Amino acid sequence: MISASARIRRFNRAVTQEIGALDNSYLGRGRPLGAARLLCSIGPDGAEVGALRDLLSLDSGLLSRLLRGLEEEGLIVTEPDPADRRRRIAHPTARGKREIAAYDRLSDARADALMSRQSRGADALLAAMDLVATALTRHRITVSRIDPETPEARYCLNEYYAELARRFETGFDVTTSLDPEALNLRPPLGSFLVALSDGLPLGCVALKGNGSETGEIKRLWIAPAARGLGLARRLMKRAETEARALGIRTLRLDTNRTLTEAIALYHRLGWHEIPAFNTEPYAHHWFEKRLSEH
Amino acid sequence: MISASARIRRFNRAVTQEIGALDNSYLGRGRPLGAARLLCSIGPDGAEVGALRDLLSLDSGLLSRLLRGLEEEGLIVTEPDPADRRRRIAHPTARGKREIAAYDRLSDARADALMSRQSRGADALLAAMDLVATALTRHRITVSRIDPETPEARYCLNEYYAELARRFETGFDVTTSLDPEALNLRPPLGSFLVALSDGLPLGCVALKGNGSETGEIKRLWIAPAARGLGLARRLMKRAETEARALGIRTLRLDTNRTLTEAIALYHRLGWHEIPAFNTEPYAHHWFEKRLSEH
DNA sequence: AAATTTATCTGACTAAAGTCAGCTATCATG
DNA sequence: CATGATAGCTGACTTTAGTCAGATAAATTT
Repeated sequence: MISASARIRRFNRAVTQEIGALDNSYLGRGRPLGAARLLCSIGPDGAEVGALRDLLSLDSGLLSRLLRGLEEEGLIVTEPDPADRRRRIAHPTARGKREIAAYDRLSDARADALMSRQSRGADALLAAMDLVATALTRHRITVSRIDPETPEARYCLNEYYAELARRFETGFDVTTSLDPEALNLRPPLGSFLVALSDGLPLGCVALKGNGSETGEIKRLWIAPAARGLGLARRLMKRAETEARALGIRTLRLDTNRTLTEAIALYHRLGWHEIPAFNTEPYAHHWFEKRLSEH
Repeated sequence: MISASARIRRFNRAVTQEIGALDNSYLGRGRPLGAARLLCSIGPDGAEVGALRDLLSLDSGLLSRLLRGLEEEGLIVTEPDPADRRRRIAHPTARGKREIAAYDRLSDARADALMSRQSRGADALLAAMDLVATALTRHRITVSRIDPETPEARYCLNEYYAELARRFETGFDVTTSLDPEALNLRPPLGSFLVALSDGLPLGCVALKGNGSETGEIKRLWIAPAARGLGLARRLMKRAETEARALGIRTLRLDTNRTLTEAIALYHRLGWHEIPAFNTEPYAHHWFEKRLSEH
């Protein structure tokens, strides 16, 4: 009776109701659900018609008609893709953008209502939602290079620092640590990689370079919701690829003794321990890996 | 960009797809979704038409037509409620039961597929799903008296023992503890209360009586997914009501020093500490509360 | 016993969603 | 430049879902 599938069904029932209520709140603007969803999927920046068809898995005829409907309402305009004039791109008009913003507000209001019902434990609920969403969409986690000063990168770093502060016996204060400059984490010197799942950052790793043949791995972090998915391995492998492309032949890193899963990972990925190569106050172990040619 | 509402929306997107896929899997049996859902809601034991209307929030006309459809397929029969012949009750036929079982298997298969995709962390995913489902349906948590030997009660007790084993400095072995007999936890001597949310037990408390005017509170447990909802208070208040109804005037309990939130709760609910009244090996604190007349 | 309420059903509708064959414009390829 | 593939559109459908005003029969109230 309290089997895994019974629990999953209970989850489905609970969430179906919530989603249904959300859908109904989308209905308050005199537009059927399909059209509202389409408009929101087009978004403020516009979208390709083909991408929309895949995203919403709509029949091409149905999508066409919905687009015509939105166009007649004056909410969007469509134009051929200049690169391939068979394709078309849908853009919201000013009115369309206002309408999208109105739907966003409805959705935010529901989210706020949901969170305010949580006397406490709002953080726990959000964390649980992240974990479920990540588990359901794990096949769509992408790893990409971003600038270390974007909001996504800052979010990762803040979460990383917060976790170090919780785990290190001595706490963690980033100002006393050897914090790399953004310059060394961008091409052509280095790189900053982030794992994203539908917009939410789930992990990061920084490759710090200085133009020489030796680089450094820093800031490897995986969101609690995404642990156990092999994401750390994926980020480290990708960092090695980036390093090779930048002409780096040897990678180093330092780490704290409390980060046992990271240390185990470094061993598994072929790193070996070396004497201290810096004076990082929070470091207890130093590792090195020579990169093979390809 | 990584606001609470953005995270909730991401959750909604991820889950909408999963629910959509589940719905589509319901479509593989040549029956529209509405009819399939209705059949599954009727369930193997049958259901009242009015209850179905409320549950699925269907228009009375639409429900009627769907029921006729299932009847023509030979999957259900409807008959008037003997107690009030205006009402009708729908029962599945043998074929209907087989069809319901087939839908259950589809749903279980999806659940299995989901869990097997989790390399590890299946438990964490289930726990997160429980937490989300509980948060979304918290207004529908019921507290009721059940027999201490039902599967629901056993589930609660096993979870309770497992948690004690994790938390007590000395571990916990139920065979060395003063385990009450089921006899003392059932009317007319005592009572066993469980908090249920859509079938999942979220908490319990036992009232152990021996026929005298002094009873004992035992086995207060709240599922991790349900903490912070005020459920412990609700269970304790209900246990007091049960005690009064059984003629108990004074309640006692013992507890371990590591269960700090429970100890704080006992103080808030008007219990006061007394000298040891038993030889429970895991107890550090003993409490008493005199029950007022009503 | 008559009037009212309640639970369900029926018929006649509308709206929304989805399907499919065939059309047109554009691009890619030999 | 002819051929075939691709992306999207249009028209003509069907299915599913949902609405609503009575009708009917049983229960309840007056």
